[in-house]
Parts: sequence; C-alpha cells; structure tokens
Amino acid sequence: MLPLEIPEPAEIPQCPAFYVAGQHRPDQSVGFLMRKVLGSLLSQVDAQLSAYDMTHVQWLPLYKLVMKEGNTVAGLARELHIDPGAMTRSLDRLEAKGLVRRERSTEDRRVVHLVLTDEGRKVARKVPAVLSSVLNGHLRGFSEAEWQLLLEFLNRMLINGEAMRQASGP
Amino acid sequence: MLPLEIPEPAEIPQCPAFYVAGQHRPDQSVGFLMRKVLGSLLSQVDAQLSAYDMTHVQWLPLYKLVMKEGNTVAGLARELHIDPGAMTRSLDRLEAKGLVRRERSTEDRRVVHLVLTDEGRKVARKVPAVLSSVLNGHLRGFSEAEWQLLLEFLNRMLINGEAMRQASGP
DNA sequence: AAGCAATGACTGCTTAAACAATTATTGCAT
DNA sequence: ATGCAATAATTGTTTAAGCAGTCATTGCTT
Repeated sequence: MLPLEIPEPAEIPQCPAFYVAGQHRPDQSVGFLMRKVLGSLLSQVDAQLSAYDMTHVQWLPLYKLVMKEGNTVAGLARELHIDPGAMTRSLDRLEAKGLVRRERSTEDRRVVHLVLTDEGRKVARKVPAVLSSVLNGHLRGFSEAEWQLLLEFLNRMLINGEAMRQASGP
Repeated sequence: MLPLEIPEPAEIPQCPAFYVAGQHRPDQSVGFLMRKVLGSLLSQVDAQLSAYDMTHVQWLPLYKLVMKEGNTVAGLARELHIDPGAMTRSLDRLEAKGLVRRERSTEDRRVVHLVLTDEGRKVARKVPAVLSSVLNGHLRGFSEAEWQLLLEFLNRMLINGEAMRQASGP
C-alpha cells in the first residue's frame, strides 16, 4: 500500500486557522497571490522601461539612488534586501554601462560612494513616473480607504513576520 | 547647471493618484511592502524546511506535485510562473537528489510525466503544514473578514494588471 | 495524405542571487 | 597604544531565472 497523502498537522497552535495543511486552493493563498501581483507589477514596469534596456534588477538600484535612499553598496543591498555580493556585481554592470560611478570615500576609506552619471540620472529620472503609473493602474477602482487598509494589512503581516522571526530565531 | 531631479509626470491619466512620481515613501509603496512580506514568508518556510536541505526553489515544485497541481514540466512552469528551461534544470537537481522521477508519456510522446519518489513524497508531505503555519502566523490578529478583504484586494490588483496588459500588449 | 503551426522538453548563454571566505579599514576597550 | 570585534566591499562557487534556439511529436487544415 502506498502511504496516504495526508500531511501531518502543524505542531504550532494557531488562533484562527485560515489555512489548513493541504486544503487550500492556490487562488486563496495570500502567498501565491502576492507572488502573482508582484510579478505583474515588475513585468509591467520592465516593459515600460525596456526602451532603456533595463530590467528591475537594474532600475531598482538606480531608483534608490535617485531617491537618495542609500548611496553605498551595503546601503543599497539593505534597502533592496539582497546580498552585498550580488549588489557589487549588479553595480559592476551598471558601471560598465556608464550609469553609475564609484567613488571611494575620503572620510571612511572602507566605503564606496555611488553617484549617478549624467546618463544614469537621465535613466533614473524616468523610473518614478513609470512606477507610480503602474502602481496606480493596479489600484484602479480602489478607494483611498481601501488603499490605506491594504497598506495596513501588509504592515501587520510584516510585524507578525518579525515577531515570528524573533520567537524562533536567536 | 545640473538638471533638477524632478521626474516628468506620467502620460497615462489616473483616476485617484495614490502614488505621485517621486513622492512616495518606501513604506507606503504596495510594491515594496509586498516584496518584504513575500520575502518574510519564503524565508520562514525555508528555515523550517532547511532540515531537508531544500529552499523554495526546490520545495515549490514538490508542493505543486503533491497537491496534484500539474505533473509535467510545462505545467509546473506555468503554475510557478517560471521559464520551462529553468524548470527543466530545477527538476534535474530534484531528480539527482532522488526526489522526482521522469516518465515519458505513452499517449503523447512529447510530454514527460513527473512522479514523486517515495523519498520525494516524504519531503513533499512536510510542506503543506509548514506553509499553512507560516501563512497563519503572518495573519495573526486578522479577522476572517479582514483576511477575505485582503484576498479580494489582491485579486482585484491582479485583474487590473491583466487589463493593463491587454490594453498595451497585443 | 502532406504540409504546417503549435506544443513539450531540452540546451547554450547571460544575468542574477545566496553563501562563504577574504581584505582593508575603523572604532572600541582595556 | 595594542588588540580585537565590527563594518565595507569584494571575489569564488553554486544555484537559479530569462531568453533564444533546437528537436521531436502532435493535431489541424485543406
């Protein structure tokens, strides 16, 4: 006999069990849905920026730079939640394209300041408008209150996630 | 003179402009927030499944297989929104680990049916419970109505995205 | 029945991400 | 002042995603 495919119940007690192991339909999973929505957002921004031969891996750092949210390798990596090593190599490509320049800091000789070249700034300045229009387009039909509620939900999930991390992690 | 860093306004008219180019704070962007939430979800599932030496790239196909949502390379690739070529190579690794077996279909000799090995089924059956507990954990404090509202919001964003795609795409 | 577009799986190539280890520099502590 | 932990950037290696192109098979079409 083959073993039945009924998964074991989770050990962790849950207050309201929205999801029961092995019983959710994919279109009801916040995880899969968010995955799809995020994919839709990114692919549409990418499409609108394809004229500049950039994909989100490349325009995200430019965006953060032009918005002045970080101007070092480690800073950008933290902002974008990617590994500093990966960031270094992405910046290599951006530098090779002449969009970004590296300048070793004089105060702290460990850090490298990243500065947009004129060409880089020209591209980076296109990003915010595209980003806004794609976000707004996906929110068509939402009321202001619904939008705020969505942001609140996402923030609450983040806080819950952080709490879980601290409970199990260190 | 350097050019001022004020981006041009989006050409596409928006009904309620939730986002104005260059003026949003990162913690108010549904995009960045969803990115963070998704990262939190995946990293916590990964952590709980790390005993099996698997990351989401590997347990996602197993999950889809055990849930019987697709049993071919192309089918899984569609389900997971990744490229068939990437799927082939992921399956190579899963096959090398002895978790999945490929069986050429007899009816349609183009397709390869994917079947979980006993070992693969053993691992795959762990996934749903972990997935549920992580999702429920991130939804702690949500009422049933709030959960449903969140799902509704995400679905509406998806539909909007689809509409935009058709308007600009083909 | 022959031609042909569509489909499924796969491969080569480039870009990218995580992880670990390395080097240089800094600041803190005693 | 010296030692030492922390930080910044980088590199090597493995795993992975996207894209284009290939080959075999299928089914439609006329």
